[in-house]
Amino acid sequence: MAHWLFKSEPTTWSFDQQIAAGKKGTFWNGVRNHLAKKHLMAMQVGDRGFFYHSNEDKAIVGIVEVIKPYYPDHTDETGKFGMVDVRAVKALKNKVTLARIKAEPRLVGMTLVNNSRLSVQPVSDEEWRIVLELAGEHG
DNA sequence: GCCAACGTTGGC
DNA sequence: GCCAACGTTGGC
Repeated sequence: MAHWLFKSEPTTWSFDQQIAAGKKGTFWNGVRNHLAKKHLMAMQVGDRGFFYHSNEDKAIVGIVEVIKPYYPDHTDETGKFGMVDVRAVKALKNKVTLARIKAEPRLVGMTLVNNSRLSVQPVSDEEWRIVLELAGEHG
């Protein structure tokens, strides 16, 4: 099963709002980047991803699960981009800040560190495990 | 608020 | 098809 990282500005869409959306989840729209689109298209129902707050928080705060695979984004007039549906799984015990990730030698290869502007990123199994460990989770 | 990184656009 | 100009994102 693949792992991902979803980036959101908490002022636009926060993990608290994601939790409030409940088990039904919500669509993850607004992606207008071809590489991010490629990642969205590769997602399968059941895949899990980190929920990252950019700008204000700069930290991974929770885990979400893909509950509906790629379908067209009705808010995109060009018709080129799509989205998936995700639901909140849980908040991390301890959020993992960007500073902490950058300070972790085993995570220097993370896309978050190297291409912070990409809004949907793949996360390797090892990176997933290490971040969970930093979050005080058992995985 | 600044600026680097990146993607997109448009003139040639 | 190249590349300069511009807009956006996001860390600092």
